[in-house]
Amino acid sequence: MRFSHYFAPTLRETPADAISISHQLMLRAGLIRMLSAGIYSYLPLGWSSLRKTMGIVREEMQNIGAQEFQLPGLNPIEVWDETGRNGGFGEEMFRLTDRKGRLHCLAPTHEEIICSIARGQLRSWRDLPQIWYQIQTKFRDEPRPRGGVLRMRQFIMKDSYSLDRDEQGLDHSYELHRMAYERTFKRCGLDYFIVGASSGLMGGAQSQEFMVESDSGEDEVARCDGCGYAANMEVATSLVSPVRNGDPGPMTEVATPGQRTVDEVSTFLDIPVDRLVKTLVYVSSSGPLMALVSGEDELSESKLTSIAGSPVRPAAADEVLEWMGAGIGFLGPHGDHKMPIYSDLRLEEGKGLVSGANRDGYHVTGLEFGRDVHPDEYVDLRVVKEGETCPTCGGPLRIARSIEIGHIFKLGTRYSEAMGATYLDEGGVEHPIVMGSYGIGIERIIAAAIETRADVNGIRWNSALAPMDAIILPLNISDDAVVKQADMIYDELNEAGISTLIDDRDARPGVKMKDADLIGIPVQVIVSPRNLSKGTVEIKDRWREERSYVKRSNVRQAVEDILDDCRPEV
RNA sequence: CGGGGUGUAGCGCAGCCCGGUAGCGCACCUGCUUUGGGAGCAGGGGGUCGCUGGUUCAAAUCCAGUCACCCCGACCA
Repeated sequence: MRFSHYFAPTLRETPADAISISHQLMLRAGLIRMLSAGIYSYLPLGWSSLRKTMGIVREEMQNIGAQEFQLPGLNPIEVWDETGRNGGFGEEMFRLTDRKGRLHCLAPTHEEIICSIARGQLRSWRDLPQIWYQIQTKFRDEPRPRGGVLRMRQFIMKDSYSLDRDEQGLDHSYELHRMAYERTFKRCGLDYFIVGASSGLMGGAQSQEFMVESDSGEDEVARCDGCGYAANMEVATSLVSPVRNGDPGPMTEVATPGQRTVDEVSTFLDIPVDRLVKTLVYVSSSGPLMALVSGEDELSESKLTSIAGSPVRPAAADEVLEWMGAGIGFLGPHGDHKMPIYSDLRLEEGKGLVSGANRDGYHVTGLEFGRDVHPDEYVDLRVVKEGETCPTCGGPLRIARSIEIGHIFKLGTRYSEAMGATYLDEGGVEHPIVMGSYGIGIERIIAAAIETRADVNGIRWNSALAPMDAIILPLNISDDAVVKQADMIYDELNEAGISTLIDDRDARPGVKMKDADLIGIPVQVIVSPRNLSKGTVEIKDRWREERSYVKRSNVRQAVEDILDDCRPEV
């Protein structure tokens, strides 16, 4: 490609709205332009890298025997009513009405469509297993798109679905995907790690996320550098000691007028926060419940959600008053309550503790678990904190933000049962197909690669994801000898299968070098009067930020060497 | 959905308090010079000041409403 006719609109200044590194650089290097919040156009450079990414994903999916589909993005809503996800997705699903008044949606994912095909076509155990996948644009009306392509309302996803006859089959399909994802992300050059994730409310048995650590990421994970333990904060645990007990004694009511928060009560009574008990009332789909954590801990709503088995919300002030007889800030777990009580594990042997008295303006001291408080269950309910002890090796945990680039999920039979996707076994008995679903965010691979490898001058692509392999910089196009030599190298590289951009613009050297660094193509071939007079061609390795000078006859080899050097190994 | 912020030329911004001519840098067009890290000189084009309404002789500026975008949080198969 000749730069003078190539559409790569670079920006000298950083657009004010872009905060994350990948967003800034994708705009500046001319990879993307925003149409609306969370909706982006991919320009030639951006699309080129996305195509290379999809190519890698596609190869690795084919390697595990997956078959490529292209499913409709426009779905009649009735399919989604069958699994209850028309309501389940709620506001996040784009809905539209056709000319006959029939409701449709733009598919945010494709479990339903897969089932609708499977139930009509897969009848026998002999038809299984199957792995079906596609690379397609998904639509989700995200409440808050952010970070450029990190969270979009329209984005490209590789989604695949495994169809098996039983759990053993699912385990195998899941394992195949885990391996395929590992190879895919290695080939993309990403320093990824795998975390156990919350299976959420999708009825899944097991789920793992593939993450790349980055400050621009949206997920928080707890990581141990010692043993490699990593878990999403939604489910992360640590080895923490039980709460320190206070002096044992009878439960006594004390006046604490106006003292509602842990800090206020702690100061007022001169008792450390770790001897206080937070009593929190939540509402699940089956009614109110009580959650107890130490005063120094934070309740994990995601952990509470999995224990409750449905989404939870904090009870409103008037609900609390009605159920507990006291206002928020003066609640305690002792006494009779008509709701289940879940207590964090740290409180199990607690003695001499402080909580609200269930009477406005009063707290109790001397609270003792097992004597005054009788939780229905002791479970892990707290949010892990930085520096706490790793549950597997005892080292310190670190909390880091990460970009989720992939997610693998054992679904089970939830969708196949709802939609009647069944098969007959050898004995003629009907069973629901056992499913898994697996996703990769294509744009997030690009964003993560940029985030983790950029420098102050711009992007640094590895050769797997680079939009092009090499860029030639004839530094002065009014010099015929420079132009002639640059053109010869251009032809030679292209003939060797090296995709090459030549910056034939009538621009000053600084402009070309700045743009080349910004765009981040791994090899720059610099042809200038200065180099010509020395009989050399200059090669800049953008990947390693190194320069070398080679004889004209060695240019192709030098370019290939650099490309090999920055090609990620599997 | 809660909190915070911003909308003035393609990009980055000033002007707004204190109402009266829309301005700066970069980018863009023409010409000449220049050519190793975003050139210089000269000339030139480009703006419904997010939108609607109100106050006023007069609104980018004051008031009300509304929309869009960004950030934090909630949410996120």
